[in-house]
Amino acid sequence: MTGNVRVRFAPSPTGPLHIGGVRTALYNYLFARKHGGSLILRIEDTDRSRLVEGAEQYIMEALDWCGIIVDEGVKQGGPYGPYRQSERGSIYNEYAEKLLEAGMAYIAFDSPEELEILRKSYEEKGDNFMYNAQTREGLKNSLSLPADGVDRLRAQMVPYVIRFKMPAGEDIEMDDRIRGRVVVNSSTLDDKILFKSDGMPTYHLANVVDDHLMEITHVIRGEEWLPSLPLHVMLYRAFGWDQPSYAHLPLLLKPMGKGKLSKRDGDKMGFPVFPLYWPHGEAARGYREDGYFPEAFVNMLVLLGWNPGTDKELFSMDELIREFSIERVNRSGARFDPEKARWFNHQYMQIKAVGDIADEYARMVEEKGYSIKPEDAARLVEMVRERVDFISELWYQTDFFFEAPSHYDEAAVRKRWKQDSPVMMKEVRAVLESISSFTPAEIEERVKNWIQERGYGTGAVMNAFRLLIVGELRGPHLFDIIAFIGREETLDRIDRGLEVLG
RNA sequence: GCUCCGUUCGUCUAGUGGUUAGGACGCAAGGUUUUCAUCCUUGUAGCAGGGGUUCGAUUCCCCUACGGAGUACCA
Repeated sequence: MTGNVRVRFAPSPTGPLHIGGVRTALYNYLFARKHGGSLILRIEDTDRSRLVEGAEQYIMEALDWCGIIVDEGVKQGGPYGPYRQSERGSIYNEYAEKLLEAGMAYIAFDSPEELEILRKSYEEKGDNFMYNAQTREGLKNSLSLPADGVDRLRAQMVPYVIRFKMPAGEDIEMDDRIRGRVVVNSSTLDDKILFKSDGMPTYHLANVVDDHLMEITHVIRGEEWLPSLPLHVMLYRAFGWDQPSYAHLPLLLKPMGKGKLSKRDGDKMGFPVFPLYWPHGEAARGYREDGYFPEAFVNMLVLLGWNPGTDKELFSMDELIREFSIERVNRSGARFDPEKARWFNHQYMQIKAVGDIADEYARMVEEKGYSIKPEDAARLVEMVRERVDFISELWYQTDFFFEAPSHYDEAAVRKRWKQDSPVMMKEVRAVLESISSFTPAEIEERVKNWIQERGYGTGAVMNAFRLLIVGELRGPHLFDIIAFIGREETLDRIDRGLEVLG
């Protein structure tokens, strides 16, 4: 890569950022870092009617949570600001004017209602209405109207838009880093609106102007933009600018059925489609609040549409930066698989530093009304982390360390509490009392020796014993449990169990 | 409808003009284990269809089917 790589993530603050958007941001970030370039966050808020309170903040917080570092943007500033399109109004005006002067754009007075009627009538004929070289002469615009007519309408403050004058019959050739060469004939395109009657530019104009002004070298965006790439290429040509390199990413599809991933799928199948919880309006759950580690979330996401060509599946952000390449991004859409997302979290549950998990675990324990020392929290986490996918599941794996059984699982009692169990438990109690050093290894040795001496079945002893300590047949190694809760508590639980179960 | 993009196990994917088409998730069966999990082993299942090109196509080309996106004074 030569020159200074500059990429941008340009979301519209119309709601919470979808995980597809997060992936786009991630690929941009990885590409920028890989090539020593910069990531710019530009807020595309030219549609004032769709603005949603809190969305911009959400976007920044989500990127932050994922570990995607923005170099220039609303929050961090930079030499190419402002980074909010709503604050760049005069800039777009100037460039629209240039196009007008050069005769590459024109003014159109047709109202949305008039166009709607036109579309309907075409549709009835089984046709498709397009505002283009074929139809523009018969419509209300500065190309068809006499000059004084245009001036009069403007003087009367009749609302108007500025449209791009798309030439006809021209093959537009484009290069995409992922899809290769794409050719589209300009006759299939229409005269897109560049400037709306409310004085705001549309995406197309603002996007091209900003990418140029901000010296964006690579545009990495979703596939939904591929159909408008010809327009953007034509705009660059109209302005006489060099165009950036383009890469259109495949879409994220729903786990089952047709279509792209939507919030509904998540609600229906019980998984989030957003990185963070969204509290406004119709609330939506998020990966962060659902207990996913950001590392796992990012790891899961990056592999939806990209892979390094090896069997390696677990990557730190640094490794991703090193190994990422836009050329290895797939061309086809990827179905999102919530099961695999869980699996990734399980993997990170095993490889993360104990301390990181223990801190959160300790908070959870305290919320349950118990106090725990940091080293004990770490000890318990080590003991049971392999059994869970999420930190939130840790409590169910350790509750019996804090609470003696309040009842004994019926099925387990039926299965494991036999005629001879009381005798065995009284004997094991005595063995425990005689142990000088109450450590897991010491307890295990003494108990197992005793089992052997008496010729008991290991299963018969251990399951009955577990029943008295845990109340159910679950949990990590029993000797680890009783060593942790201590001799006194262990003997108490045995006594209580014997009392209840007889 | 029209334009564009795409199509390897159920899912994410690797891969090559000649391979036993590889891995992961899931699922299944064994094994380890004092329970439940974890873990380990094995298994399961795929080149959308039809034409070409070729000595030979999953791989290259065309067509069809299917999927996706776009077709707004939304981005």
